[in-house]
Amino acid sequence: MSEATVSRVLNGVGPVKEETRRRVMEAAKQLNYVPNALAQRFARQKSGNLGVILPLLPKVNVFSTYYFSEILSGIGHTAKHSGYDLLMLFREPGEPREYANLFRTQKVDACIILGAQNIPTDYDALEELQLEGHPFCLINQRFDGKPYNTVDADHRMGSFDAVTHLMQQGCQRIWFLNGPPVFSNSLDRLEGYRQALEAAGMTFDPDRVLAGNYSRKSGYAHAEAFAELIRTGQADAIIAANDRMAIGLLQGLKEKGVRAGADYALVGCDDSDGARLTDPPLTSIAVPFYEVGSEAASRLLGTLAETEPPVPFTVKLPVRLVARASSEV
Amino acid sequence: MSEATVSRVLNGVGPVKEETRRRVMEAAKQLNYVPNALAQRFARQKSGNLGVILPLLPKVNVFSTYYFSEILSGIGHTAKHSGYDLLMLFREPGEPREYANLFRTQKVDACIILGAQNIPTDYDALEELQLEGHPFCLINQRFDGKPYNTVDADHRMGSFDAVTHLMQQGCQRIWFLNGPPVFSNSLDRLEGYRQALEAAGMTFDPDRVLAGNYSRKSGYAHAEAFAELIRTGQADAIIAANDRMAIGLLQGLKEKGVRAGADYALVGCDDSDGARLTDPPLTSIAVPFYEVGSEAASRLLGTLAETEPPVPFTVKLPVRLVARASSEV
DNA sequence: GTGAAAGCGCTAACAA
DNA sequence: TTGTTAGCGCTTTCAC
Repeated sequence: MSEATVSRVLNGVGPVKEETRRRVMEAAKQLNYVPNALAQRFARQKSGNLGVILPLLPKVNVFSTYYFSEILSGIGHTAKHSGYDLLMLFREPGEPREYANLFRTQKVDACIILGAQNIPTDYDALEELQLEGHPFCLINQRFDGKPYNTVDADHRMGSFDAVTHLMQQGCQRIWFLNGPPVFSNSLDRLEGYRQALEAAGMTFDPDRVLAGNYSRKSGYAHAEAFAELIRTGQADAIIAANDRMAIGLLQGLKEKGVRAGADYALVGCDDSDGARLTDPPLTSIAVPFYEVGSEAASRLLGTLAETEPPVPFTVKLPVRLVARASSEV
Repeated sequence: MSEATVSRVLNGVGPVKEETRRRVMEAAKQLNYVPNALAQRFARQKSGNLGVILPLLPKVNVFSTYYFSEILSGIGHTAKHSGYDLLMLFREPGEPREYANLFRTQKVDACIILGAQNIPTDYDALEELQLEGHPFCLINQRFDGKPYNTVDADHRMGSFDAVTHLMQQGCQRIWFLNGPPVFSNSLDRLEGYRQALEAAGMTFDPDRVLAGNYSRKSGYAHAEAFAELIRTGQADAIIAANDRMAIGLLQGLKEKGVRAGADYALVGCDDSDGARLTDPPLTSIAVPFYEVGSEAASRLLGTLAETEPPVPFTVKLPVRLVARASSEV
């Protein structure tokens, strides 16, 4: 029995007589044989790896652990059932982004990029990937006018719903605490806020937009000034672009005796674990992170299976407002 | 210039004339050449991968996201600086644990195992690895009498400190809410609790040990009964074997008007993000998860570099009590 | 339906 | 110090 036949049987390709097939399988079992993946991949010129590029989270920063593990689980589950292994590629702060090399060295067949920002370093690296025709997909970040594969949630709609919800609760002066504009999430969320106000016949006031950096601390830092705005009747509600800032703000205001769900209404974004832990519990926009991850993986790996040149995809998954006590009046 | 010389230069091995070296490097830069990692690894018969085996967390269960991402970051950072890539291997519930095949197929050179339990399926898989001499390391789980490489935190000491702290606060009737005994963490924490009581001349009462499963829900489920114990003076403090159970219990008791840090003292374990979010904030035992991960990776990869047969290691990192309002009386 | 043989791009032993 | 060459274990064309 030849090497080639064994290969055919084990890979289920080509014509094989049933009898032969049986004998090979039996022998394999007998000998406890498993094919050497390294050799296999080398011969096929396919790494069998899906790369996941993400910032190293030293003691948790911009990225919340919730966001991170949900997305990763979604990717992992899908990759596994598509026969791909997951290669984690941590990118550290000052480091050059040699994403294209991952493909040139054949470490990955495709990759998913988390935490990309709209800055030249990131943009250039993506542009290089695109030019060389490497399959990749962004999660939670889009680049205007660029046809990069992207899977995102509908953050614009999330903010829109948050404003609508607050107005239904009777709020009139709704503020917005945003994250940095290098993340398209921030822009989308702000846009939804603006649209909802205008749809309700109110005017969008840029002075009511505060700047944070998605950390709890940056939310906390706005507490003092915002307390004053509430006391003087200039604000009765605020939407924070993520839960961490919302929670920081909530805690800071509480220390000043200003209570969410009573003295003002508060809405966060992400519906992370933490939203259920605060007092009062935090109203938030639930984002299907697990699905974002699995959708990105399945779409991307899908393109690898096709023969025709793949068409770029842009997926936007729906979000959902989860009302809790922090947004009551 | 021959293939071999180029290989020598690029890998920095063997004698090479400086002039040659320079010319090769220059040409490589010129041609934008990067070595094919797949071929390299195949020729070397080394995958260059550190495997991380962990349970798939479908919507977050036993594993907290905090625990997960801290450990993973620690592993990732170290692996990266040792020149290894991280291969994530998600294990799904019913699935057979064919860990040894990862080595036979040469997908990994070594692996770190998270979330192992003291049950036959897990034990058998580890025993197989050990017999075949594959390098692996357990995180946060030990098997009595087995010389498996392990990196853990000193959970026994953590509970010991928690009890001591509560007694200093004047607590007399301290209960313990434990996790399942299939995790050595649970046993260690219970042991520390027992030892601290006895060291203080008090008797260990097994009836004061409640059973949970590390979920918030399981903490919440004990609230009703525990409220009664507090009211009747049978309990004035409780230690939960992780923060999630502590938080569930805290929330359940709060709904019944029984306040942590006032009506009873509460201590959790892990010092996760959530400990800072509850009201009152949760006193907890901080575990250096990031360091646990990086220590595991560096020890394990260290053994690969040695020539002599490696000596098994067992590392126990210190924990630290972080006092917050929940443990006041 | 099966076998023979070339080759995937490197490394490493050996020769020069 | 450098070149030659034989693999590494599989897949895949091409004969038969």
